[in-house]
Amino acid sequence: MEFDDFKKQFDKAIDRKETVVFSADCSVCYSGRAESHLPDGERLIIIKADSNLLVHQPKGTSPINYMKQGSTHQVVANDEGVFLESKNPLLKEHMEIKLNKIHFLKTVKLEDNASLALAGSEKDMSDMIMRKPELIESGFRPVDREEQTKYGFVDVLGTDSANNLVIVECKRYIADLQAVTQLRRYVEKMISLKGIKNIRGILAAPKITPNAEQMLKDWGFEFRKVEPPNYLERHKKKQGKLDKFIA
Amino acid sequence: MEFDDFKKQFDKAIDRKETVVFSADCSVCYSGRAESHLPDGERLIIIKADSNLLVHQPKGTSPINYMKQGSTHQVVANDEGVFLESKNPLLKEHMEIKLNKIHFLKTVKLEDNASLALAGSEKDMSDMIMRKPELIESGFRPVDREEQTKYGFVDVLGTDSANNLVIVECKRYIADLQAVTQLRRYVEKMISLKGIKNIRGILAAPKITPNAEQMLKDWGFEFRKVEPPNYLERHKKKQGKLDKFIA
DNA sequence: GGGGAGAGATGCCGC
DNA sequence: GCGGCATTTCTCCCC
Repeated sequence: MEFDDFKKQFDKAIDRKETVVFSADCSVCYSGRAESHLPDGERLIIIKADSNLLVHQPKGTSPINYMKQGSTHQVVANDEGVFLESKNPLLKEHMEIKLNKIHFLKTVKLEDNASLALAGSEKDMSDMIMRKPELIESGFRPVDREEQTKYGFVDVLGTDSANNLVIVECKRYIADLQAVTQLRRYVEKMISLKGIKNIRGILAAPKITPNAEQMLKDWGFEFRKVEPPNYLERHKKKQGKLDKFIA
Repeated sequence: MEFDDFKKQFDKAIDRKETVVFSADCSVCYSGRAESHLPDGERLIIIKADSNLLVHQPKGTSPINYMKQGSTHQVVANDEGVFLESKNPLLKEHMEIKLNKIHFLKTVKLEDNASLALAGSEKDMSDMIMRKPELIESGFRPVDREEQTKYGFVDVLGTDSANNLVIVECKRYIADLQAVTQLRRYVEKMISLKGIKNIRGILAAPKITPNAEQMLKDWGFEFRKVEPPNYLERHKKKQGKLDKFIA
C-alpha cells in the first residue's frame, strides 16, 4: 500500500470520525503512566470515533498497547520511516508506532447508541437479598437502602432476630482475603460510628477461598453460600437443553 | 455482502488461524459468568488466531462483549436470520451475535512473537527501594528478598536503625484504603508469625487519599512519598524537550 | 489449577 | 475532578 494513499484515507476517516482498522508490521513505544516498548511484529490497530486507539496482537484478550480518549493521531513520514504518532496532552501520554508495512486499511462510520443490559452482578445479588432476606438467615431484616449510604458503601445493612446490627458484603464469585478485609473495615467503621460493639459481619458469595474462610472465622464473621441471580442458571438445568446449548 | 461469500471467507480464515475483522449491524446475547444482552447497533467484531473474540462499539476502550480463548465460532443461517455462534465448553460460556448487515470483512494472517518491555511497575518500585533503601529512611536495611516469600507477598521487608522489623507496601499510583488494609494484613500476619509486637508498617507511593492517610495514622503506620522509577520522567523535565514532545 | 495481588487496569457512580 | 469499588475484570507469579 502506498504511503500517500494510506495517509489520505487515514486522515479522511479521522476527520469524519469513522472507525479506522488496519493491520501492520510495526513496533510501538509508549510513554505516560509508565514506559514501554514493543519490538517488531504484525498487529491489528484500531482507532475509534472517540479517539481511543488499540494495538492488538494476534493472540490475547486485551490490547498490548493503547491510547485513551482525548488523543490525537497523525501519520507522518520522515528519514527514519513512517510513524503513527498519538498524543494525549491531558494525560501526558505519548505513543509512537513505527509502521514497516501495511497489510490493509479499512474505515467505516459506525452508529451505535445501544448499551448493555447485564444480569448477575454484585448489585443484583444485594437486590436479591433485599427481596429475599431469608437467604441470609431466618429473622434477618434489611434496613432501608437509604440508611446505608450514610455509613459507607455497605452492600446490605440489616438486623437479626435478636436485633443485632448485621453487615452483609456480597461477592458475585469467589470471596477472597480482600473481601474479608473489606467487610472488616465496614464493621469497624460502623462500630466507631454507632458506638455499638455487637455488630455481625456476613460474607455472602457462592464460594470462598480457604484462607479467606480462616480469616473470616478469626474475626468472628460468617459465610453464607449465596448464588448471584441468573448466574449460569441455564447451565445448571440438568440434562435436556444443556447438552445442545453447550457443545 | 452475500451470506455465502461471507461464510466462505469466514470459515477459511478460521481454519487457517487468520485474524478476522468485520463490521456489522448486530445484536449480542451472552451467557456464562453472567448474562447480558446488547440491542442492535453497528460494531467491529474481531476473532483472533487463538479464538478470542471481541465485540467493540465505536466508542470506549474495552470490548462491550467478548469470548475468551478456547471458543469455537460458527456462522449459521436459519429462519430467524444470520448468526455468529460462539461457544466455550470449558468455561461454559455462550454467545450469539445476530448479524443484520455486514459492512466489510477482512482476514489476515499475523505473525507476532514479540512481548512488551515495561518500566515503572510496582515491582520496579520495590526493586528501586531495595537498591536505595534511604528512600524509606536513613538506617533502613532491606532483608534478603528470599526471606519475604516465606511470610507472604510483602513488597519489601527490612529493619530500621533501632532494629525494628519494617514492612513496606508499594503502590505505583495513589495509595487508597485498600492499600492500607493490605499493609495492615501483612503486619498482623508477621506479628502472629514472628511473635514480635513492634513491627512498623510503611506505605510507599507517590500519593495517598485523605481517608487512606487517616486510616494509616489510626493504625500507627507511616507514609513515604516515593515516585516509581521512570514514571512520567520525561514529562517532569522542565521546559525544553517537553514542549515539543507533548503538544 | 487455585490462590493472591498488580494493572499504563477500565468503568460506574457518588460527592 | 477525586474517591471508593465492581469487573463476564485480565494478567502474572507461585504454590
